[in-house]
Amino acid sequence: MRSAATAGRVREARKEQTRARILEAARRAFAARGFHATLMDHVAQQAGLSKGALYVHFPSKEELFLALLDDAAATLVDRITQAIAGAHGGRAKVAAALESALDTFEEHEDLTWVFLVESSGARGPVEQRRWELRAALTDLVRRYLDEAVASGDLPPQDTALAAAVWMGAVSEVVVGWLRQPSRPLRDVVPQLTSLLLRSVGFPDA
Amino acid sequence: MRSAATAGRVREARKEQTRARILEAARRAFAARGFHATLMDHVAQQAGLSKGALYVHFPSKEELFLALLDDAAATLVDRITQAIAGAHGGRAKVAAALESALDTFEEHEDLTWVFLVESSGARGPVEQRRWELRAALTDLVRRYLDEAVASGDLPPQDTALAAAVWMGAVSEVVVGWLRQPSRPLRDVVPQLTSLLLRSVGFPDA
Amino acid sequence: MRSAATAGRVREARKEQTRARILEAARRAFAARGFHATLMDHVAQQAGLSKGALYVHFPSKEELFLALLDDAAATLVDRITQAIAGAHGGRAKVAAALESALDTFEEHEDLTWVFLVESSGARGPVEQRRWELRAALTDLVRRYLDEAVASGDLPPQDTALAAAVWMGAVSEVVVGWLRQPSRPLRDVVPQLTSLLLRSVGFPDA
Amino acid sequence: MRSAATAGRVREARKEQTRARILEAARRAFAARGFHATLMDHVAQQAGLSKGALYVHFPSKEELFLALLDDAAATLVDRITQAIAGAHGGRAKVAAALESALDTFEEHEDLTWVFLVESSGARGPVEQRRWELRAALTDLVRRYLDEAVASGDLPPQDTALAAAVWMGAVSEVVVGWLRQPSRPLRDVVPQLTSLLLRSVGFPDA
DNA sequence: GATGAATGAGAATTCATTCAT
DNA sequence: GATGAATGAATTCTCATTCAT
Repeated sequence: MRSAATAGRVREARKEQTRARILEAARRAFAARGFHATLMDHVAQQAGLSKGALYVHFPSKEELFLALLDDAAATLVDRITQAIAGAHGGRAKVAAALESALDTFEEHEDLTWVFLVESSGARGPVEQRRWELRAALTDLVRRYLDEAVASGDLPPQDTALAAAVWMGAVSEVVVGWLRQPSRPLRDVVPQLTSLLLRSVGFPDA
Repeated sequence: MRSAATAGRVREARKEQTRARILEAARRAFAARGFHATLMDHVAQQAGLSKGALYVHFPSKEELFLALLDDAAATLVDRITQAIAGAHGGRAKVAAALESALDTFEEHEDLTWVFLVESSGARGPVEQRRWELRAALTDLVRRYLDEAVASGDLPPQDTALAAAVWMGAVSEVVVGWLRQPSRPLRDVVPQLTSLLLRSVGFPDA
Repeated sequence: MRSAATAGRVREARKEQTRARILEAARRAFAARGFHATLMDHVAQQAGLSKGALYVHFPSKEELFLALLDDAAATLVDRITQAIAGAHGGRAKVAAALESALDTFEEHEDLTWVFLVESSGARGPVEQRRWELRAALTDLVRRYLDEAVASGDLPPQDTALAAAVWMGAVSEVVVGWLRQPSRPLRDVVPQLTSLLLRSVGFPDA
Repeated sequence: MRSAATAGRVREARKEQTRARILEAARRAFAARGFHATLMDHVAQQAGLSKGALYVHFPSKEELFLALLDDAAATLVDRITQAIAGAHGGRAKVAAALESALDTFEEHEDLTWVFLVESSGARGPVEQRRWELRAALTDLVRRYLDEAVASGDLPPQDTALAAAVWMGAVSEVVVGWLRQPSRPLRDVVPQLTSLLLRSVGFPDA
């Protein structure tokens, strides 16, 4: 006979599993059809669960989408942070960041679509959160630029503006690729890196 | 006694007026609440017309939004094209283009919101069109960059990529300003211009 | 200078013409798409007039349809009455009636469709009228059967029932032909006549 | 503790019950007001359910009506087929068929109205189906007539035409009774039987 | 009389969410 | 926890009819 505590742990693990399954299904569903066109029915079907089960784990369609968004942002920030940590020197760090970002976008098309493109009407809490997460990412970039300025690798400048430019540039390129995948996204890394580095005044390689 | 032809012309003019009134109302409504949250009721009320009248002039909510989108794009392209024509020299043309774009965005907040932010679910024909219009604008930029490359003002490069970078950068900055208007958008023009020019290899002023 | 009376007569004639034009257009439109699926717009277009003009001549869509129905019934009754008047002898009269009815249906497919098939929801005033007209036609048949009984050509019987049977039989055959025109309707006249005559006890030819 | 399978079966049974309840409500509603004048609201109210529930069981108003139509036709065909099987001899079979048909019509006024009278605009899929079902019933009659001809009980003739005549005749009589119920429908059976038998050349009883 | 833009009361259908089992 | 039938408020689009010109 298992102890109550063990049973509780088992139950919790199973719950977590179901939650992950739903999230996974939601990712596919939302990426495939967009927020509005995706019905809770679609997510449920994709997850192999009933609609009711969705509501056991998430209080609403919106919250489900929000959780997805947070996931996407966290994944992205993790990857980029690690990439930067692994690189040495200002220029290398920037290049690593870009490369890891584009790699992540390329590997996780679904999340990318959700994070960069999908919308639920540009005014609701969902779009608000999406913008905040995007702003957080932009701020991450800004901090590295600030460091580079502090270390003298970069001339003093409006790093917030520069970070926004970088964010917008990357987003545009990625979305363009999502809409019309031609060559692998990786292949534009060198040129995009050059462009962005030049934009902030890094002397060319 | 007015002739039948005159009466016809008068009626036609009035019809055109109503159409414009609806478009105007739609602009406000969509900008305020987004595509999905905006009801035809809202547009009708905003226009001071009945819902039915909307359908006399536009076959569907979607077509109405599309008309709005086309309007926004046409306005923008016109303005930018004129600005560029009025400037002399590669660098000046670029600066003029940017300035006129940002000016237009600043003056027509509603249209800007509709054009750059608003979405109707990223998969439908609306988003498709929005992306096409955006691509057309990007292409306009690319052509000027090509000219600059041809004239030797700019080193040879992937101008399509550069144009996408510019488009994304401007969009990001404008959207950030829309979400949190701080200083006038115009004020960032010089720095944004520098950044973008540097990105393509224009020697700094 | 024309007298007022003349002018009045001219105007009246023109009005009558327009009314006929509308009726003609309505006949085609209703026969083609049915009562509900036919829009006043369709009738107007078919008539080459504006929707408003329709309402000058008919107070409502329903009244327009009713007028059509009355037309169809009147045409039919006229034709049949004349045909009967031109034939001599009980059996010949019946045969002439049937033949003229089927001829009329065949020649005026539109009116036939409107009269025998088209419906506007089986409960409204339109269906009521359609049934009354049909009942009137049935009654016409009954009167001739009564005559035949009175003259001893036919055994005494429930002529109202017999008339209903005839009406239903003819209607069914005609509608079947309308839905799937194969051989000319005329060709079934001899056999149908035999069947119906036999049904009331006429000795076969 | 009920097993999941048992619970499933229970739920399924309940679902079937609801479906039947809706069909029943629809029968009344459509018979009372006709297809177009009947709103889904009416059916829902009649069924004591929400409008949404209707759409859980039937995809559209049209499909609901179609299901009703199929029901009516199946009931009718069953009844007639059984009645014929239970009778012996050509004449008796015909009489039994007619009697059972009229009985069924009399007992199920609602379905009869729906099957013989109600229309949804004579052009749509609904009318198409109604005509097909009617044609199937006519064909059933034709087959028995063919048998009678084959067995020598009836002279050779166009049995398809005769079947149509019978169908139309019965329909007309029934509809007349529906519109103005006087004496019980059963009472006309003997005379109607005589008429129809005579029409195909059966010697009178 | 004719026109056709405008009206407005519908009507069908949708879908996130709930809850009895 | 899971199920899925039921809910019901929401929403787009329709179309007979009106009326200022």
